Amino acid sequence: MTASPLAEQIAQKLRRDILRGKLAPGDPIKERDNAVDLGVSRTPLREAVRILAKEGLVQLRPARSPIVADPSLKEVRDSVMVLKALEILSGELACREASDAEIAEIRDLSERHLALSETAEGDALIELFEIDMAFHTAIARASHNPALAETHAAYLARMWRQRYLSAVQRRARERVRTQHENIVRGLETRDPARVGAEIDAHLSALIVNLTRLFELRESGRDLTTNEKDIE
Amino acid sequence: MTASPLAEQIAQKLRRDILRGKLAPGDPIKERDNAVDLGVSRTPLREAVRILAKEGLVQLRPARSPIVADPSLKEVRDSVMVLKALEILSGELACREASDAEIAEIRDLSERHLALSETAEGDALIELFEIDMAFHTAIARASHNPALAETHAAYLARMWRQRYLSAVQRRARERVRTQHENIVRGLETRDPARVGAEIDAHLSALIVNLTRLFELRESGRDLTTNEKDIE
DNA sequence: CGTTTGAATCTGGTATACCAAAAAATTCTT
DNA sequence: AAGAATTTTTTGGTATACCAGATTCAAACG
Repeated sequence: MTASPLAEQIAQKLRRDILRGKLAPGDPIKERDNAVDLGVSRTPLREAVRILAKEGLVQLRPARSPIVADPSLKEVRDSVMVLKALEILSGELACREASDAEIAEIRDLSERHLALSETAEGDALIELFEIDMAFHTAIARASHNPALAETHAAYLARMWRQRYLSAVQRRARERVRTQHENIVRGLETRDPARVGAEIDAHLSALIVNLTRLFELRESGRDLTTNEKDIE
Repeated sequence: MTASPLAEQIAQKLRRDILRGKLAPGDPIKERDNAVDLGVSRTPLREAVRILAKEGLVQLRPARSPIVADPSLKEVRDSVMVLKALEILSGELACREASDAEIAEIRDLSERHLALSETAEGDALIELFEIDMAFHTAIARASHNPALAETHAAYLARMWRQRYLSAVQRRARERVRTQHENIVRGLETRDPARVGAEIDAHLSALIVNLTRLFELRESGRDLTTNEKDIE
């Protein structure tokens, strides 16, 4: 018995396809076609789709093919607001609960991010981004509140694509570096108020940046490669 | 096509069974047995179990029957902490975003809860409790942040049983009534700080109460095994 | 030529049968 | 009698077949 890795495996594959843009927002995910494509039956694929739906990456529609989610600006902002609340709580708890080793690990991630941030280009951007995500994930875990860490991870996953588009920008990278550093300092001094404030600033800036990105997309060309449904 | 009500329906039934204690924490949920019991096939039952697993009501174990979750005190407290953060954010946003009609609906729920709270006994307790849950859910929805409302609902569901055991107590019912009233007042005056503080107090009290319940259970006999109804 | 209606087709939902892995029980060995 | 190995049973995972609702496209009618 395999504890159903297949469904999780398929979900992982679809996830990556979505995040890297191979599956564009709005694209349908027909469980029949995809099933034969991947050489598996509908049953596990079906489960995979449900998993992604729970994560918010695909939308289930009654009596229609599920489609890759194409969140509106409002939806993204809504999500970031929740993420902000979760992450502030994480940071505050981490000040109390985290071990020195955990904080050191967070600092390490921050420094690796810093080192890569200045030079990264092309495929290395994905690595840069993954370190960024790992940084935030590490803080959530340092809260020693598994439920919180899990929910936080779910929100992070949900916004992978949007955050990726944002994080890749040169201009944003500069800001992110100093803000991460500030957060780490707050953790090292075990100052919940400061950590909370820094995280607040960090994610508020993210909202601003994402808003700008959306406006860019509206006006100029479509970054997502599929036009077919933008109003 | 029915948009898969069956799985949701089964999930709902199992949820209620768990809440009422008919299915005790630690009980296995064998997909074969339950399927024939309910007269449905394993497929939708399987989906139902996954739904409950996502909600945290049952635990999936590789190569073993899923079992009804039996969260430790720490896990419950962790969850309530997250719930508190989510609900405070909901309340604050609701002050800005909610329509007067929505706030009126929340008041209505509060008053129905109040009316039932004094007399309810036996099966009516479940109704009382459902109104309680509806009250909190309505606040989350009034934030006009669907992602927030959804995550909030998930956490509420996850702690159904614990909250039920707490809410049913006579002593707690008194406190809940006045705290709900305070929250409603804060919403009606559109005072985010007050709403946040009241919700904070409300859920902090819940933590205290749940802690007490756990200690009771530890010392005395075990409430969880199958006496299907509490006083 | 436009509208309407009905049938073909595509969708996901459900039931069932089969398979592999892991526990549990039994038996064989020492 | 105790332990180990094997067989039996129980579990969930997967594939497949069938069903019902929804969409859509085309033909027939106005």
